[in-house]
Amino acid sequence: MTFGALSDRTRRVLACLVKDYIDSGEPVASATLSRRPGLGVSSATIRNVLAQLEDMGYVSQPHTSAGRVPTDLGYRYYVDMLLDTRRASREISTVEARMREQAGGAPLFDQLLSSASHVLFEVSHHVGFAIAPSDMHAIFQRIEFVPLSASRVLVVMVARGNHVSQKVIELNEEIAPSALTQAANYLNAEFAGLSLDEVRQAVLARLEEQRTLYDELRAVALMLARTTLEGIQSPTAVFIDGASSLADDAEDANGVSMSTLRTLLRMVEEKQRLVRLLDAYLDGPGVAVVIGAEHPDPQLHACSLVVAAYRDGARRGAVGIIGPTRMHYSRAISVVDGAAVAVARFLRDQN
Amino acid sequence: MTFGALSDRTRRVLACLVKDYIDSGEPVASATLSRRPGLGVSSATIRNVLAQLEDMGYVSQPHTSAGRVPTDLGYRYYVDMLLDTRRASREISTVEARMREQAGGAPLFDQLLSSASHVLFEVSHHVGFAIAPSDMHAIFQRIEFVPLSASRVLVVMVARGNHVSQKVIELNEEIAPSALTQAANYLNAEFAGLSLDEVRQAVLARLEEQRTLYDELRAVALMLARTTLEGIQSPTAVFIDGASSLADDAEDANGVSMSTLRTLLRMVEEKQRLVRLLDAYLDGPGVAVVIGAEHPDPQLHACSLVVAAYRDGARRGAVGIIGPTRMHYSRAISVVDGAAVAVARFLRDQN
DNA sequence: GCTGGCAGTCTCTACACACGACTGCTAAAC
DNA sequence: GTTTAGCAGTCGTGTGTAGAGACTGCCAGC
Repeated sequence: MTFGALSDRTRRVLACLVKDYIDSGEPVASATLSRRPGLGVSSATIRNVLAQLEDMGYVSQPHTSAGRVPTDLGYRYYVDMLLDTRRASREISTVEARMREQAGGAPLFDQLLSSASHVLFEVSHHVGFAIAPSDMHAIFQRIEFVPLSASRVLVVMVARGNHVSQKVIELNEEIAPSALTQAANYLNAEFAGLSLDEVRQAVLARLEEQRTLYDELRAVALMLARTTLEGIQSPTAVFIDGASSLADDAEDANGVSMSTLRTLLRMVEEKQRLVRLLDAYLDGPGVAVVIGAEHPDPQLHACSLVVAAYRDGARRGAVGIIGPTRMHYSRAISVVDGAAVAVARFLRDQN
Repeated sequence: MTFGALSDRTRRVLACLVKDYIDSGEPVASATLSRRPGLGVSSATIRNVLAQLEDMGYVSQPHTSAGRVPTDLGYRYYVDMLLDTRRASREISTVEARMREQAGGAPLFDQLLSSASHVLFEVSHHVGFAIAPSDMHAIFQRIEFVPLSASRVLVVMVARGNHVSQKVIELNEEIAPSALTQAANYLNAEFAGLSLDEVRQAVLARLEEQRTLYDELRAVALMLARTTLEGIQSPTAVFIDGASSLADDAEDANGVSMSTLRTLLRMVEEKQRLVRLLDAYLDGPGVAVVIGAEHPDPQLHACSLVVAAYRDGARRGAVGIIGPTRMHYSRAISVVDGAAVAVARFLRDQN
């Protein structure tokens, strides 16, 4: 853990080994490293360095007569080096251009995130994902009630950022279409610009008052609003693309076994698992990288996660990719960083 | 092929073999079959029968000293027998109950299909899917315009069956919010109950008239309607669930190789490929089964498809499952049949 | 402190062999 | 004519052995 203890040459050897291994997928031999320009020493010297690195836990040997492979700690060291030096180089332009191509100029919120996950997949060739911020902090813009039948109403709610959500609600009593329109007008006039959370609190407060003070129209409107807001926050919207890349990862058996593949495919299905997985990593600024055994879940010990939060006013969502621990971190980091910036820009431009 | 040529005993042997193989996954030996109750003959007799069946192409041997495995033709014979006899036994009740649990009593159209694909996955343990009918025949119910900015409008269109679709459109000229409301009122009053296709034709026709006859309000409304309907039919909505089951299929290597797995995962991503794949099979009534090499695409020769169309008025969509050729066809058929009926019922109840 | 060289270790492939699982065939029984 | 028992034949699987190849670790020398 004392990174500073490594000499300059040792660090260069490690970086070279990690790069080579990421490119080739084969254990890297001392002779291979000595042939590389940059560290002009013999293979015997490299062997001494590698033995040191192995003692410190940065590399390991699959078996006695094999080359070295980076451990998770080795990757960690390499990634931390990247995060220090590469801070400047973002791939915003590429990513943003591709997203614009995918989603058009004025995408719905869902389309925006969907295209972000798709572009992340396309450029990284790993599973890409994009997670929406919690709905409760979305800024209420407008609500519409569409009568479906005497006892059913379709609610369409629009929040800032072209964020549309729908819901069918069942009524206890019949409400005339004209009353629904009036209710919508009332709610739109009263609450536009507040966060959904604030709207809910305001609605509940007014319903309390309403008990004494009688006003048919407002009572109906507030009741409808309460029902609408009831289930709104529960599942966070998640967009994932590129599950097919997992087949590739499993094929060249990057340590990605069938059971890891299954775990990841399950996560693609039960998207809320991904949300829970990410909860811990969304606080910090910039890009976070979680490597192999750093995951709490043992099933993910063969995978790495590269994730960045994006901000939309007070709200935070995330974009990122998931792949085998042997991934092109430098590219992954700049791409994910770029995607986070691009998503934030899109949202700013919409508002 | 001349199915009738098979004697009664030969047919029973084939059916037994297919069932055994589906259950065990191992090539079935003549001795195993002779031990089974039902066909009380010795293994030598079975061997003669199997040799016949092999000549006719219904079964094959992985190698000389192995038992027999059904060929695609063997599965085909078995499935045709099932489709004849099992016509009555539907699993509507189970499937419908699970869907209700999943989707609630008044689901949005998307929720309905999503839960159908999910339930199909859960009960079959294979990839489940549900495909929406083409939007052009949906029955227009209501349209709303939500002003986002001076030059952008969010369109929310509701069709029968709780089918909501949204779109952001960019305007060339500014339109006042009150004009938008009036435009919506006009369109709702004028076109409710027509199919989207009919609405589009009517809109275009009126725009023609409009050139001579001047009416600001109607011109704006029709223009908005035209823009809204432009892109509406393009991608058919597709819901797929259970990709993780593919990992299981590939693991016990049911002939489902890594490359087949990749093909299927790609299809889960590019859902429109599934739509194209199904195009050919949606005409007939009841359940269609496509087995292994019957697929035009060689990549799917290790897979079977069980699919049933459902009707919603004049519209047709489909539900089904995809799995390895070695699947429990009898269960698959009744489940898919049940899901198709359940979806149709839901839609009928909504209208 | 670096390097060349050499012995040691481990994997991988090929090959041979024995075992086990079925079949196909034939001759006898029904 | 049909069914059956028995037996020879075939082929995949698992095990053991040998040799080649790939690296490393260590040591002696520069």
